[in-house]
Amino acid sequence: MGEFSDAVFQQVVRIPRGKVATYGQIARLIGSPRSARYVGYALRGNPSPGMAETDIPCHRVIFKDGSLCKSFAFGGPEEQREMLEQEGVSFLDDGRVNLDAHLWNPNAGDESGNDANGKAGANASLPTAPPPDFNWKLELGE
DNA sequence: AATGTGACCCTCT
DNA sequence: GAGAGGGCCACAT
Repeated sequence: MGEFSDAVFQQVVRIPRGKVATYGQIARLIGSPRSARYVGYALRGNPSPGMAETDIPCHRVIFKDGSLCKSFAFGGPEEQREMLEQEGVSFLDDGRVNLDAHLWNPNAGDESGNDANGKAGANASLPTAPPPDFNWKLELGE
């Protein structure tokens, strides 16, 4: 595996249980905002897919819209949906993931909790609905 | 070695 | 607001 794929796995494993991340998020985290497409390609060859902490929870990686990828390796989007529901991820009537409630915020160590109140002043508070757009862009300085 | 393709996202018409 | 196109990295042929 190349460094790219390795970096992808490094970030994907950090996604806490009950949270989901988008391909774009992972792409930004590894320093290639425009290579979201290849994040999926890297996950395609994931060594240990599964829900365990030691495994790579690629089922937690979804589209920016909240929909699931059509070509999921486990057995289709249905299986992926089952796994996410088991982790407590809620779905909308559209069949899409409720990103407002379960989107992972990599900047705020969610491992301790999903408060994400570490951010001062900004649009941090997410009692029920975090901002649709994150400020990671600003950090990248694009 | 070059070319094509793939679990996507952003920007410009 | 919607459609088209480019971009990016790794791997197989």
